[in-house]
Amino acid sequence: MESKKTAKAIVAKRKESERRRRIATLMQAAKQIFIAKGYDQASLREIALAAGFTTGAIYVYFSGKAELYGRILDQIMDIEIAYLEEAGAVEGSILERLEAFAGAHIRFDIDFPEESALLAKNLDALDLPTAMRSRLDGKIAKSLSYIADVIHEGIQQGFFPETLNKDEAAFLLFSATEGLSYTTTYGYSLEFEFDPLTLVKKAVRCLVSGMKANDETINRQG
Amino acid sequence: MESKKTAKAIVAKRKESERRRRIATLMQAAKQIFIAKGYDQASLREIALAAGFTTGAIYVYFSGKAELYGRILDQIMDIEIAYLEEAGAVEGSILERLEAFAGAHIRFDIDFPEESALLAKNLDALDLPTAMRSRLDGKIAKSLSYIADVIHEGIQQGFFPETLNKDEAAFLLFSATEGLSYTTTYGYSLEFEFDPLTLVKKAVRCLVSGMKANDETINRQG
Amino acid sequence: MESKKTAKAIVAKRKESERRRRIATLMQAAKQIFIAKGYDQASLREIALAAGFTTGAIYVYFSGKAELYGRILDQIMDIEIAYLEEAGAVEGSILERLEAFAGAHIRFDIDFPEESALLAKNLDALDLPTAMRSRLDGKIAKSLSYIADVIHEGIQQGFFPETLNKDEAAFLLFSATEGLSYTTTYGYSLEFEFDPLTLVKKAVRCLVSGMKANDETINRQG
Amino acid sequence: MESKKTAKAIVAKRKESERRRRIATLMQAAKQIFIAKGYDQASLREIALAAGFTTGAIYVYFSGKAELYGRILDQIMDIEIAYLEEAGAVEGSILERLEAFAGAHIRFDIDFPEESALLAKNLDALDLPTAMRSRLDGKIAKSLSYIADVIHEGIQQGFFPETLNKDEAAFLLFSATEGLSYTTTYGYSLEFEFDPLTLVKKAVRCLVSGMKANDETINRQG
DNA sequence: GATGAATGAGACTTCATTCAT
DNA sequence: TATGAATGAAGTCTCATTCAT
Repeated sequence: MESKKTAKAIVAKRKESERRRRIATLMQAAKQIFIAKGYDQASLREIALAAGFTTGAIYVYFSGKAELYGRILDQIMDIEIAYLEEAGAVEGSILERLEAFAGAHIRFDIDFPEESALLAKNLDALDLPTAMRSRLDGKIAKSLSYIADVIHEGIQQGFFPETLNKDEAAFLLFSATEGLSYTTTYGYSLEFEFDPLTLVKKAVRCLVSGMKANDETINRQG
Repeated sequence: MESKKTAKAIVAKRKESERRRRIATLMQAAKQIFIAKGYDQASLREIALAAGFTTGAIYVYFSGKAELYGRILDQIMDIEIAYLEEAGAVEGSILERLEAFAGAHIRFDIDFPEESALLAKNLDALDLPTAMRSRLDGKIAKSLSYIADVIHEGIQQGFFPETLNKDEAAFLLFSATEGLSYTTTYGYSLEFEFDPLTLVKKAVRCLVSGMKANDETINRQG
Repeated sequence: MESKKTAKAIVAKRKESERRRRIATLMQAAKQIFIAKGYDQASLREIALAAGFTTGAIYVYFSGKAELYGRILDQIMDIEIAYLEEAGAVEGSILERLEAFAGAHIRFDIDFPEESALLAKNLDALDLPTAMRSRLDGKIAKSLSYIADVIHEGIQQGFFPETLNKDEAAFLLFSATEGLSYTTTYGYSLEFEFDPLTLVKKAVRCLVSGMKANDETINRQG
Repeated sequence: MESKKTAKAIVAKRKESERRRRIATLMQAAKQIFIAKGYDQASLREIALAAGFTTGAIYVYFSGKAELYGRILDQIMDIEIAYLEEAGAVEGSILERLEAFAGAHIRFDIDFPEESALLAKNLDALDLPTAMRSRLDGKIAKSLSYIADVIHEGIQQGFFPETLNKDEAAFLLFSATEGLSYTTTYGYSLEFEFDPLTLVKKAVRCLVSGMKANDETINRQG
């Protein structure tokens, strides 16, 4: 009796692992094609063929085109979060730690430019299954929180003035980084060819320098 | 004899003005639908119907979907440029003038959030008529140049150190503004509800403060 | 009173001559485009523009696309008939006169290859106004009759045996000529580059030689 | 174990045969409609409906309208070639064998008048997939070669004078046949109702008689 | 589980023709 | 007479999705 159970379990396991491999294959192919053509212009048939399947097979593993895209985004966000968490492990001054986050943010965009572009897709247009949607929303929120935490610590340590609004400061740093990533990626800097990694550190230093200064600089009215 | 000529001219004028009105109607309707559904998901049929025409009528005024979108972008960029030029007329210190540009940039995004979103579309995917494409490219380049000019002046006046790289500094300011615009628009700040206008001025002040500082802050290696 | 009538008549005449000029312009442009793209692929807008008119103007002079095409065919057939009539004026032996017709037929195809191609269009698919259709049918019939008349004369003169079926013989000669025209035009002879004019004379001589022979050759059963 | 493999093979075979049947159905319907309306006027929707499919289904089996038409032409040419090859198997005198080819050519046009008309479509306007195009071109070339081969043999056997240009003679025979086919099909003979089969044999006999004669008839200058 | 044929809807685009001006 | 805007129908083609096998 038991041996039967075990045999069944082994078969189930193998099946499960094959399933995972096929999902991975499909997502891999889909990512390439979404990158090349965008969500709307990519066709499931093309994706299936590129993965060595037929169209129908996609529906065995995904509820449709939208979920397939969502799963890919999910995967990409995990990569980005990994970069941020690595940066979170850096020890050093508050400035250095902030630089680390901004650097990680940018490095992700440099290392995975195409994946990064995929993230720009407006999720609202996708009408994803609710579970998937909130899952993604959660991961987006997470990215922002890393920086806020360090600034909070900076205030407690006296590195930043107590008058500094922690969330606002985090948002500022995050936005500047995001902006550099965007302008760099979309070719605004083509004629100058700035190094985004250097640039973002300068931005952080400038911003932090301003934040450390007295109210005159950052907290006076409007 | 003369009355005939005049009559003809009047008719021609009326025709031309009606033509312009129809183009405006069509573009207005198209903008709404492009905003609501994005370029790919918007259909010309839907646009035409919304404007009170049939599909074919669109082709009387536009060469196709891409050109229609391009003309809308062109229009939107003109609005943005108007904001920037208004900011360019501001008199005051270098800092105030830079704040003015960043503020104008953000205000445009606040005043025209949907139009602003339309601008994010990657032009490469549009395969626009060449003339239209370069027209748009030119307007994009223009936006960046405003800030660079002021920084250049700032260096000449001694407001900024001579070691400051004018283009890099402009790029930094522009990017931070762009980033704030992006994060604000895409709801990253929903839970905090920052005022983007206040925020961008702080960002400019912080950055400028850093830029004015000595090499230690902005120009040391790496 | 009379001078008024005269003035009116002069104006009418000028109007009529302008009308004719415009029709000619339109037909000229239409012919070029029909030649270049074929009946179905040619668009009236294109034709009108090429002629310096707008689409609507075509309907002032023609009942529609089909009639426009028909009028062009009519014109072309007149050219072909002129060639045949010139050949009909040739004096000489029966053989020489038959050669003249076949030669004229071929020369028309050589001199007006594109017009000749236009004639190949199946009239049934055009659903022309009835009057126009029978007008064209009449001209087609006329072409065939020239040859038959000469053969008839040949029989009366004793050049051909009395047993020769005049219509059949004419049909044979006409068909062979038509066939040479077709194969020559459509590139079957590309690798050989025969001269169609020489060839058609040989064909006529061969056929006539056979027709002159006794019943064994041409009139035995089946 | 083996039964499984066999079952799979059987299923595959059935699928393949059904696929072929569906292609045949589609081509059959398409042929009818192309015959009735011509290439341009025939619509894929109409074809699909006539075959009991929806428009999209056509694209499962054909790359588009042009390829569908090309496949039909290919099929038709095979029929014509079969007729010619049957004629090629005839034993008898050179004259009889030439008569056989001409007869086969004409019989094909009589037996398949509509298919024959389809062949008249200018391939250049079709912009076919290259492979398909050269496939068709090859089959066209083949038709002409049959006759040339027999004439060549006739010269070697002394049936024709050595001064006879084999290619020219073949071209003449082929063209005359083609011409008869054309004039017969297009109703030039309506008022006489000649039997094309009888007629073409007469044409061949006449031409051959001329070709066998001395230079005076066929080979003198101009 | 996987296939792949088929659907049905809808996409963009073109056009002959009409008609108010 | 001539314009040119507009229609309405149609055309080819694509695609996400379903479903019998």
